[in-house]
Amino acid sequence: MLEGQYEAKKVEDKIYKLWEESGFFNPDNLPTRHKKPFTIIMPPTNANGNLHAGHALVMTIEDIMIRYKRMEGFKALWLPGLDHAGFETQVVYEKKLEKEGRSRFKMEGAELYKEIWAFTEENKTHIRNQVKKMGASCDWSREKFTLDQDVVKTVHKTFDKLYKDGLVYRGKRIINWCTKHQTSLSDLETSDTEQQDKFYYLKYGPFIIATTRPETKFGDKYVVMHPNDKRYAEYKEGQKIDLEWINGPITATIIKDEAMDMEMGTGVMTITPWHSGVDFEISERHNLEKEQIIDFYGKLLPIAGEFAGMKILEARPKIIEKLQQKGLVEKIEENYKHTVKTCYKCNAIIEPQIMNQWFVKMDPLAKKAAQAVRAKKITFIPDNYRKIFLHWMDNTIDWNISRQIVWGIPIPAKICDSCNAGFPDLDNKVIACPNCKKPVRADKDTFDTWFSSGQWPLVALNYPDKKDFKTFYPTNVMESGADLIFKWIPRMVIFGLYLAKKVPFNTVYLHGLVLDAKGQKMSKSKGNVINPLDLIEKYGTDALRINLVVGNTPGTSLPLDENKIRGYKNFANKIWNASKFVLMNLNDYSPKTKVVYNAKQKKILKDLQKIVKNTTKQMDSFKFYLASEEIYHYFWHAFCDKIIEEAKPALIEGANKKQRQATQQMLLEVLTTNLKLLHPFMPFITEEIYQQLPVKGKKEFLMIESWPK
RNA sequence: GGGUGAUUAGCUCAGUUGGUUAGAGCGUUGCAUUCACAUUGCAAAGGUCGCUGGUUCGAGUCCAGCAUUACCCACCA
Repeated sequence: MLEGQYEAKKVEDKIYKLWEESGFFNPDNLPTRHKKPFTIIMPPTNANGNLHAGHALVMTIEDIMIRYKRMEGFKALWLPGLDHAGFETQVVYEKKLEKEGRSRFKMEGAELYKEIWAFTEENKTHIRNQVKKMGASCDWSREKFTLDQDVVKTVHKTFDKLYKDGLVYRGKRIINWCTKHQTSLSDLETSDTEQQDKFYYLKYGPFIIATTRPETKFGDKYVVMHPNDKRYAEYKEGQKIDLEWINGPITATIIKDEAMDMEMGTGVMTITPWHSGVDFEISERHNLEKEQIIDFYGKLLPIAGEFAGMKILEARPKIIEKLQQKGLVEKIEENYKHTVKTCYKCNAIIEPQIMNQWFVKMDPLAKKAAQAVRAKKITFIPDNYRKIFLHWMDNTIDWNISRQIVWGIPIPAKICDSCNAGFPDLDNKVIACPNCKKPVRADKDTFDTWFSSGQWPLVALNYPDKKDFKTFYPTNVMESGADLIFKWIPRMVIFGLYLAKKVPFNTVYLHGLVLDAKGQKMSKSKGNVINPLDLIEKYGTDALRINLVVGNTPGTSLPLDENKIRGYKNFANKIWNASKFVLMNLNDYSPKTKVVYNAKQKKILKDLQKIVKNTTKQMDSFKFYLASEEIYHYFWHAFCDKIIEEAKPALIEGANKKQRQATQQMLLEVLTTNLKLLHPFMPFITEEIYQQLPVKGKKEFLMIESWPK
């Protein structure tokens, strides 16, 4: 019997354990009616911390889809996983080391790797428990980690295949270098920060050039202007000009390039190809010499003469002082506003550097991804993300996949320092460079984490092994945060098409951010982070889950309001009490009794059919926000407020027996159907109640009941 | 500079192909209560649907422009 108020804590862990023991999370164990596969691969959770509110939303939405499809009779697989999350995790661990007064730069790579491995193992245990707390009905027997041996093996093979197909190359290109973390970063791993600096106008021979970074100017021997700039028409491409510069006389060469903006500054600039993206491109176009001025720790190299060895910011005023003494400073503009690229993790200013790195040639791969999307092989929810995807795929730049960190999948390659060649060597056999015959060394770098997570749907299903892959690939839905529309989603499409020749999923469902009650982004620095486990503790998982769904349209961010969650806790209690009432009146009920419904009862059941039909339609079109709201409303304001209230007279002592039986049957029918409809959203309470109902043809679990028709 | 959204009740948001008096949750106010539930019930207040114009018999919904706002991308000598 149900008693008192609903107490989530007494129910949730117990029910989850029962489900887990049933084995039904594993589609192979589902009853025979479950034939057609339905698959969601869980986005791999970063194994470097705890679940946050965003994860709670992921778990809720995906579990709703899976439970719904499972009840509909699909062979439902929801495959959980964890990501080593390369740089992200290493940064988290480095912060931990810093707190302990240690540094990764004083550690052996292997030692650091071992420590981070232990760290992620510990996190994995916590994360699993937290995912279970959310009620996630995922198949733990298939859990994957992006550093599992078979994953590493597949990722290595992909690298090799890309190389052989000419889609991976080792290039000496300009990259984003973080001087703190000592690694290169992709463009997506940098952010823009606005800051105010002094803007120096310097006399460069007959020209005035403006710069915020005089410390890069030591090697500047090319002066660039627009070919159509009339002010400088007298100067010809390739013309040499002798002039006095920071550390003595130099010879500058005139370059004309259309990348110049005539409106900006004086319309003339000198270039530093080693430390600026734009300058690098100009120098590539004109085949100019490039020289490194700043080392990887942000210190000036010997080319800086007396300033060599100084840190940039220390050297800057001293350089200006010297230039002033030489009369080469025209003017200094204070408080010049501009933006600089910074490391998205430590906010250190990115120092562009030219380095030998591995790159993926994106254009041919992206074209195929765009083609598949244009051919409607993938549906985006909400639809406008399709445009964003295509825009991204139509404007790609080559992807730097090497990182100078230990935490990640090692790049299985050999490097020749003599001729700068690099080539895959999966079996670790090559000892001499095939180009110049000189000895080679093993590449110490690791892959960008997106290189492996980009292959996630494949490796999660043990590709190229056929068993699961054949049954569950392509998967049905990829559900993910909207911010991953260009970081992750395209890479999965690209690798899916490249390796398996099929898109990895047919639908992409994107959810927005979970914000605090005031609509602010949650962040540790603001101190407004809400821990989902605290909410579960206070209100129960079911209340949290339905709160995350009702009224939350895909792609839109959602403020997390505790008042609202409290409302859904009340709803859980309402479900509990209504069920308690129905059960209280079923003591003389038998499912075998034949009953005849009166007109009113027939109408109630007919109305219920409408609700079922509508809800199903909304579930099928991924409108969980509407489906949940409709059931909520029906349960509370139709079932409780009207149907139960109006049924009371027929249940009291001394009422007509036939009428009582028909009323019992009707109430039970409506209640059971409601529990089924509610189950994907509020799995715990509905399962607990279902277990106690005298339902005709009852299944072992509500979880595997049939979705009402 | 480019892109994508948003703008509807005090707050957070729905409103499906244009069709009577525009909805929900939370909040607010009043009343009720030995009844499954006070974690309740009943009732109420509250919106010229950002602005301007257009299409239409009819516009919150479609089109154009504007304003405000959020996020994303690029550039910044």
